[in-house]
Amino acid sequence: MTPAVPDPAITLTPPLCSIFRRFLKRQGLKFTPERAEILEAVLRKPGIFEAEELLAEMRQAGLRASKATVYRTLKHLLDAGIISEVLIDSERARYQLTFGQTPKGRLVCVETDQIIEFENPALTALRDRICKQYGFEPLSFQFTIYGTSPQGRAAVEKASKD
Amino acid sequence: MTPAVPDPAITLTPPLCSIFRRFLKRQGLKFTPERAEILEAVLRKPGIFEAEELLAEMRQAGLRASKATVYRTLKHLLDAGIISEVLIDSERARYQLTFGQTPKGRLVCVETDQIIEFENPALTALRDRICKQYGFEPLSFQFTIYGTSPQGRAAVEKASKD
DNA sequence: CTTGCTGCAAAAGTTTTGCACACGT
DNA sequence: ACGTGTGCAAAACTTTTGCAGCAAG
Repeated sequence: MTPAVPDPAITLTPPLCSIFRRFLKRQGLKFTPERAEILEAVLRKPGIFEAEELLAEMRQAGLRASKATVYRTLKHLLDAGIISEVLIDSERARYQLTFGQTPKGRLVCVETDQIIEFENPALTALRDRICKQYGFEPLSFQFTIYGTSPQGRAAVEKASKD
Repeated sequence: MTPAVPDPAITLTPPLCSIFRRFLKRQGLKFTPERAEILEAVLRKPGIFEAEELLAEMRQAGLRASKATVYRTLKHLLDAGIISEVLIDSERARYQLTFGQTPKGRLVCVETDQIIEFENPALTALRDRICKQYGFEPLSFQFTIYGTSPQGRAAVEKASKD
């Protein structure tokens, strides 16, 4: 049977919408329909996304927020700590919903462009150890390994048989 | 007295100029005066640098390589494994001489923009452990912690006394 | 002579900005 | 009315590309 006790992880973390509202109020900014739409669009994205991609999907969904508003709102969401930049290469900006998530490391296959995300306690432990050593107060981190996946190596091998 | 035996680390690692020459030849490309100039300019940079910055310094030194050639050559140096991209944010591309260097992690102070680089054996150990777990063959990695340094926190505190 | 290289200027792509008008309090 | 937000188009920036002439094997 379903327990009547709500999941504490849900009750203790107010929905992101409230988080964003509160952040905006604190900054003297307004929670407008456009900003709500953009946050919803972000919440619908499962993983890593780009600004233009988000905009395109919103357009397809019939949402009317302009490009400028999307870019401006992504900055606010970043400031609010709801999303984070994902630095894979310097081609363009990428983002990801990270509020309340366990920080993740990434493996990027340079052959297939596949991105694997992983959680590993040793990662945050190492971060904390290094921060302590330098008197740093950590806010976020990026750990990305570039290399070849088994599939990537297989693809290369196959291609070299030409 | 000075031993007659040369340092193996030096004899075994040919100068970067030869490395680059060899790389170019292997690719059917030429080692031109422009490419040599650009490599020299890179070798003169102690740390992290940007393409336009490199170009500006070359111009000041009276070197005539064009913007297009600088950008094109940076790509070759990247392919040759002589320099690496440094991903700090998505504002622009940054590079760093990394050939033969121990891989480094970075601490970025979000208040002062100071960048501290550190070496830590646990970092590569963790990388190897994770790669093994996923069957990845590692080529490079980025480990960057964002937070506040003691100086950054002091600066914030001082600024809030207004 | 064929292949690659350079410089220039133009193009492309992403992100930001100026401005006029609109909205909520 | 005031301060903030929005859309649009233009601007700003970084990076790439097309092309004509040049250099080297």
